[in-house]
Amino acid sequence: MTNNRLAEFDHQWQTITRGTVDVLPEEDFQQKVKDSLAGKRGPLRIKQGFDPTSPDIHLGHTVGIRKLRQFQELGHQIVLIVGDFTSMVGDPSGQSATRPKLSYDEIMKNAETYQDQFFRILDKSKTEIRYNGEWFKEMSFAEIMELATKFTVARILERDDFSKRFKAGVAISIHELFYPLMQGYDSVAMKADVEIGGTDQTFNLLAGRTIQEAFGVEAQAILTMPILVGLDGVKKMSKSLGNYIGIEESAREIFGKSMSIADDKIYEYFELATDVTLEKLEEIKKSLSNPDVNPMLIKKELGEKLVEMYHPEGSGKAAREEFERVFSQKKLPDEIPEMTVADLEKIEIDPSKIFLVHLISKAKMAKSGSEARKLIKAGAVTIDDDKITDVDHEFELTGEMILKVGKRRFLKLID
RNA sequence: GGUGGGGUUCCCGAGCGGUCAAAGGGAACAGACUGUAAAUCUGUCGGCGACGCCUUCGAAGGUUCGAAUCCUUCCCCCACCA
Repeated sequence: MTNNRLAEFDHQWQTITRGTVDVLPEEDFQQKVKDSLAGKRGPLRIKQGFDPTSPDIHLGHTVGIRKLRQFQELGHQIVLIVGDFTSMVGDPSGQSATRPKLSYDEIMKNAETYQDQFFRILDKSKTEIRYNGEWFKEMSFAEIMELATKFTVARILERDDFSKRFKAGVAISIHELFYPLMQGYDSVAMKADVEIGGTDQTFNLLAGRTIQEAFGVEAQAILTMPILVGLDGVKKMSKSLGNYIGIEESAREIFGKSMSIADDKIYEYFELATDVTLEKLEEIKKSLSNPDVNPMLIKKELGEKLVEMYHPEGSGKAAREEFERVFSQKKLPDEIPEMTVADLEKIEIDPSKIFLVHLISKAKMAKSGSEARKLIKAGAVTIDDDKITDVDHEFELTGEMILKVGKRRFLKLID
């Protein structure tokens, strides 16, 4: 190897391994990179699969996607597998129970929104997207059985979540056991050189190696990324737990949600969800351990960074100012949803005699009338800064009125 | 296939003929305090223009003045046996 190429290898390897948990098997992986650099093989095919079980990509997903982006910048080929077929199985990873199955239509709808969101981070022209239904739909039963011979029950039961469920006597359906096999087969079909995933995917990724070898394909190297904890600071970030920040969310939402991150998770978010430099990370670590620095300030910085990753430059600062105005100074936000007399009539509310409970529920500021009543009783509702606690409250719309429900739901009524 | 246990509101889990919209905990949501952090305290936690009414306790029937609670059938889960 020439010095030049050696330097290039070091650079690549450093980039590849930054922020990862496991890189396995390391020597194999390094060899692949070296061979690729030496022109003995093409760019590496880096695979990651996504099951479109919800329409939004959140920061948890971006940990892997941003790693893919780095590979892309190093000149490698990204292969995204949209698990239209595997979604129907539902990966039981980390789940204590069988997942509910989604309909094919729902999955395909989600898959579409996924694509757009991927390309907010990845370079579209250098990305191959494949749906795994492409090969699974065509499989005969004989082929499925053939696939099933490549793995044993004992090995499947090594997987932590399966063995726990098994011991605890929680149902495991046969089809769930197939999930690792299917994911592995994706790697066969795609001839993946590397597959990346969260640490909860380690088993599946390794299974991929076994399956590939069984089908006479070179085994992939695997690379795992840390799991980003959700806003609750405890569980994995996920849509179904509602503890996520979606990348399509408004600047205001992203900033606001960032502010609710637990203090001891601030560093983690900087490390896993932003692109700040290593030096900056060190600085943050120091500030966080300095008792004289209010962690809130660092969190605000995090919020700005996160907003700017998915919104135009300057929007982070704007979101911060807006936040400070609304929550610290309790002033009104910049933009408040508005309703005119015509809008009110549309939702069957008479502007001359507005029944507050109906307004709140019909304007979707609460799930139901009962919910609206509860909020009123709890003292969460104000009209023009006057707290209303009478559940029978009625009023007439005159001029402009500001209705506030809880801390963050505002509505401007216009006569 | 047999025997026994079980399926309760978002989750866990009590209830085992009326006082049950269903104990307790968790989650969540609001209020106070704050930094939309944590901790703490308080309240709410099926729906309805509501001191009443309607719909819920795996599903469908039945017994009863009255059922989450009893009976029948069915579906599902678990344990042991085969």
